[in-house]
Amino acid sequence: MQPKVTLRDVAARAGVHPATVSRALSEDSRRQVNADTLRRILVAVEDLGYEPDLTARTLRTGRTATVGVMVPDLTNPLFPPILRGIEDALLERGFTALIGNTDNDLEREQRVQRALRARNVDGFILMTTHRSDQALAALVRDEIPVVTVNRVAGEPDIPSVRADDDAGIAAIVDHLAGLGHTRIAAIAGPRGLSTGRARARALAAGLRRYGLPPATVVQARAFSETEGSRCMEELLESSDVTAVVASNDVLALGAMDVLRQRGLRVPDDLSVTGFNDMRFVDRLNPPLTTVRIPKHEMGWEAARILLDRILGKTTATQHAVMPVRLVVRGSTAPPRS
Amino acid sequence: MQPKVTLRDVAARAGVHPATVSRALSEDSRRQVNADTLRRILVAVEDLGYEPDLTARTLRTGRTATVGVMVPDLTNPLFPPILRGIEDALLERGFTALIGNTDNDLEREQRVQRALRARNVDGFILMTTHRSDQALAALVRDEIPVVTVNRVAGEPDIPSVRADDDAGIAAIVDHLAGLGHTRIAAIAGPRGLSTGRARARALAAGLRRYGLPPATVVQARAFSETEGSRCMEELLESSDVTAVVASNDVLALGAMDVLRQRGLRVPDDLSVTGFNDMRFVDRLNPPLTTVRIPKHEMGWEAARILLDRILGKTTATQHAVMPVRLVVRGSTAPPRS
DNA sequence: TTGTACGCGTTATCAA
DNA sequence: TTGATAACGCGTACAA
Repeated sequence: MQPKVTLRDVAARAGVHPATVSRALSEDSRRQVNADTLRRILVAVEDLGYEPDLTARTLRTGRTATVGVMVPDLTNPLFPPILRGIEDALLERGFTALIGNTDNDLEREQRVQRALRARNVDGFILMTTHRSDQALAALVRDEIPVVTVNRVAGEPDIPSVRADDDAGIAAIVDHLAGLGHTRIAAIAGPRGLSTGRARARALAAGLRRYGLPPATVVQARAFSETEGSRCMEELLESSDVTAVVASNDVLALGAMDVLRQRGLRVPDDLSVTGFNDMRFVDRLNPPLTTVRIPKHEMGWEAARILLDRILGKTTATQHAVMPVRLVVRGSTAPPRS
Repeated sequence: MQPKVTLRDVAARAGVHPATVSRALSEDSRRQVNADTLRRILVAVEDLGYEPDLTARTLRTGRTATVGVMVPDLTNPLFPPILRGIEDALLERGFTALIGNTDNDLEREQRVQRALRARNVDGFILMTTHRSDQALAALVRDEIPVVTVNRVAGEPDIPSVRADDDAGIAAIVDHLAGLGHTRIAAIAGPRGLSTGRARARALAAGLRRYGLPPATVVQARAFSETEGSRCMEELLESSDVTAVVASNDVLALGAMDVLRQRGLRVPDDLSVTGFNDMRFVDRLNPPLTTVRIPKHEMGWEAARILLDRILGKTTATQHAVMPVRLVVRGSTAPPRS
């Protein structure tokens, strides 16, 4: 590794004191420095290819310009677009993301959080909030800025970004009711996760609005394909419905697997809907009717809110509810009479 | 934020000098410290809940226990499983990954690399090596450890991890030839990327082995669906083939889009193959015949090689070629006579 | 407007 | 075996 160019080197070349260089390079204090020396310094910086050492700066300021992002599982296609949104917003302001997967495992979640905190991240974006969350509590206690995405924390005063689940579910109900479905079942998300609960409640409300009987609800233990399959099997045994509303796309995939195995056709025998509009669900067999959530924008918004807090631009607790849109594809159709 | 517990606090409580605490806590120098004082120190650490500050350690040692990972685009399903492999290997040794998306854009790639280097990452894992790569060259020049994944650099002395492209393509040729295909076309990857070239060459070799005519090859400009579509359209105009070998799954998806639009059926009218076995391609319409590469293991292996270098366990340049497996699904069938 | 001096928390070197 | 001291690169009160 080349001997690193430091503030001192720049100072020497520009013929000034290191402190002056430091001032010249900081947005706030730049106006304190003479226009002429400023120019000399910038030239020296350019010549030497100086890059400030963020580690040293951190030690001095306590800021790392780095945020920790905790995500359940990167291989779930829901999350990468959100992460891109986060990264894009951060990069604009010179920040970077440290990403940690938790696998929805408490022990791993703690390990990851410690690893990130030891690196002095300036704040956290959590996509993994369980409803009662020790990891979150620890952050709040230590007054580390936090924003949750797609998971509302139990504590109301934690900033959050989420999709408009109610509107999305309502749109699904409108769609299914409009097609003539009356016996509708649901595969709900895990109890512990707020997304699951919110969507289940919205469904109940929607059905009531149409005067339809309450949905048969089966509870998934995780947002996984195997759980989707298990729930679908349970549904097939216990009830006789014409449409299944899955709490997310992955669950819908699992459900459709089972239907295919049983020789039931979607949407002829049964309509199925998802939620999130993950990449490639438009290419499934059949293409999935689902609700699109603005993933990139959600990540962007979360990062923006977090940055506002970190940079002290606001102390208000912001909650963002992002608009959604029903995307009708081939997995829904009128029920067979 | 609570006043942070430092080495000094521990030293004071244990009644020793900070330097002694430092020694007691470092694996290497622990044996230099008296068993009794060691015990006192560990108790103090426990009582105070001391966690070493990695930033300060970095300033002193130059090590961050953090590696930079540059990936073209996280939303491409090929990459998340590789990242998981990387993260799992890193976490075991207390390392963390800083991930940056480059969008295959040179300017952004430089911005990201600067952001990561300013944070003193100990090494890089690159999934974005173009064949002549300035970004890579800069790292090599500065003697920063680098490992490339899925992209072999021009420089032979850069450690790399890649899938066995030759074996994968050979398996595809065997499969197609076995089905009776003789007129085979290829959608090749971008010229600039080694993956594209290697797979194109392997295909040529495979066809020769069977005494088949060389493939009509159309070159994609990127590994994107739109490029896959464009190439497929070009193929349909210029030649009359019964099978199309796409250089990766995403290109295959784009190709199948076009075929569907034109009313051509896969595999009845045309067989299509992909490469990588991305998540969910088994659920497409039709399910894609492709080559599975061990993504998690590739990430794991890359991190292991990088850590060996960073920790000075070896100076040998390691190249890992990972085994692949043909996965036959519904997108391939015998040609219509 | 610029220079001086100090400290952020840690580790490495040297002396005791 | 332990303590003292300096240094890593930077930012910032304070003095000039």
